[in-house]
Amino acid sequence: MAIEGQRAGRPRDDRVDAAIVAATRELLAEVGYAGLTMDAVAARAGVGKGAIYRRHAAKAEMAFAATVYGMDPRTFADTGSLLGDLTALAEAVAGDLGDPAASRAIMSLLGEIGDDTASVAQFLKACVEPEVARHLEILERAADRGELAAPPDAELVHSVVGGTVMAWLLVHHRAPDGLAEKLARFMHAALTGAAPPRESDGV
Amino acid sequence: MAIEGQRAGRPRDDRVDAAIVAATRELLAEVGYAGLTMDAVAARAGVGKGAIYRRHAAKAEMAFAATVYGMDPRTFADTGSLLGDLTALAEAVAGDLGDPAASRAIMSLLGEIGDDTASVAQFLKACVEPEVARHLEILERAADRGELAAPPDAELVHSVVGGTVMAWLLVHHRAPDGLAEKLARFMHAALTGAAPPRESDGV
DNA sequence: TAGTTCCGAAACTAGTAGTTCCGTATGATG
DNA sequence: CATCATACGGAACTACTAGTTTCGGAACTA
Repeated sequence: MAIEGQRAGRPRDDRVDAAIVAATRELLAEVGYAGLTMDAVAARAGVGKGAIYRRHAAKAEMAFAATVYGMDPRTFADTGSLLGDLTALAEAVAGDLGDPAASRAIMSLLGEIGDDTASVAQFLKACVEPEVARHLEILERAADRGELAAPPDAELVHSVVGGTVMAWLLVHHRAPDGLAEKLARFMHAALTGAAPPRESDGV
Repeated sequence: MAIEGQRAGRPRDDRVDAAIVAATRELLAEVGYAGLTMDAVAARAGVGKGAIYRRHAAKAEMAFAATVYGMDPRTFADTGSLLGDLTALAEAVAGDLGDPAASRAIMSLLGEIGDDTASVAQFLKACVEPEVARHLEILERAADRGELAAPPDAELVHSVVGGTVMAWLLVHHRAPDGLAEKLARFMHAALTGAAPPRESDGV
């Protein structure tokens, strides 16, 4: 058995992993999820299909992994104000989802993963939980500052931020420019019950 | 050519349209979009595949049409307050999307329709525009009452409501119960810059 | 050296979207 | 009534794709 995590035989080539992820991302951007084929990914990556299926059980999981890959759970610097933190958060989310290919892939996957418990659990663990934790940090910082009366439901806040960005981009097909600030001001008003400073006009 | 809209030859049977829609909805609920097959729809509906393709150019369009079918643009009674109107609105949206099959189908379709201009235009015209109009009515009523200072961006409000419900159900897999009230109170605070009446705790 | 796992490549299976044709049914037109 | 155009269910058919298996060979461990 050798050392933990070190199996006998030839070890996997990290470059193969990277090539698969890169090819999947490129093709998702070019042809979308429905147009994505395993043969095309293998050809673009210069690997055999066996190498792909050794790593990913199915097309959806591969696309999911390629999309999620590298979405590291950044921590946000304390900007000193709730509005500043919210703006940074909204900009990060809009940046992640601003690429139409990424948001389209996530939509397709959310629709198709369905009740497959393993995938859902993986998705929640890998993506959602760290994000909610980030939201919670920001909210708790604001509560410590006295900007918030009571700690709100972090999952609701997360749903509002992510869902709004998704709908803005994919339902209304509006440009992401300016969305982060609008959304941050909206969130700030909702959370503090007070209009944010600067700009007297509406949302 | 005869009368406008009336072609020569045997006219289409409305019952076939209805059977296709019904079969598609049932199967979407049972097996999801990815598991949906044209042969199964044809068999369940008791029609030939030709009859389906005479009406719908592709599987995605068929599923889309079946999902959207019958989503009439209700008008909401004036409850007398912004919070009441928002609650009614959120309950309606949560009700529409509360069926996991419906929301999953919409997610898949949004992901796959992509840049197909015809489908996007149809979707915007049939679903999104009437909904945004409803939102605008509610917001204008509130402005007339003096509850709102300036009319906010109706498309942003629409994105927040629909996107939040979607994320709540499909990302977090939380039950729709209680979501409408939470969301309405959140929206109310964001729009008016004041905490809604009743219940002193946070969002 | 022996055993295990990896690699690219190719052949293969199984299943689905979408098309085409058949014989028949149905309604409009003359 | 006769004709024409289209719709109908059904079945056969094409083209394509997900996923599996197999191959000779390479890389690593023990």
